[in-house]
Amino acid sequence: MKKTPSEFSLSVFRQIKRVRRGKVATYGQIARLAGNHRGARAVAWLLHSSSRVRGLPWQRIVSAQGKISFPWGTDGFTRQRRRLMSEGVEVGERGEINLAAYLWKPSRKKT
DNA sequence: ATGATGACGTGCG
DNA sequence: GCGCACGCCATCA
Repeated sequence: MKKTPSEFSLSVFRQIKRVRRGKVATYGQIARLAGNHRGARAVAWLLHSSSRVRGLPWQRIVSAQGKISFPWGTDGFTRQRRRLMSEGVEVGERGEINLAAYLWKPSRKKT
C-alpha cells in the first residue's frame, strides 16, 4: 500500500472491523460512524475497491433496506449471503435480512 | 482540475 | 412495496 488511504477510509475499515460476528451494519451507519453520514457511497466504493483486502468483514455490510447490496444472482451476492448465514445471520432467498434483529449496535458512548 | 462511476440513502409518485 | 430521480462522498481515467 503505497498510497496513503484517507482517514475516512481508515475510519470506515475500523468501524467495519468492530462489527461483531452474527451482526450486520449498513453503509449509512458506517459512514456516519466514520464521520460522514452522507458518505454511504464512498463506503460502498471503498468496500468493493478494498474487497481484496483480507481481514475485512465486508460481508457484514448491507444496505439500509436490510438486503444484500449485490444484485441477486451474482457471485458476490451468493458469497456474501453464504458468509452471513455461516455467521448465524438469517438471510432470505433474496438476501433479505432482519435488521431489527441483526443490526449491529455501535457502543458509541458519548455525551 | 474535470467528468464519470459505484456493494448507497432518502424522498416522491 | 417498487421504481425513478437527486444528492453525497471518495477514487479512477
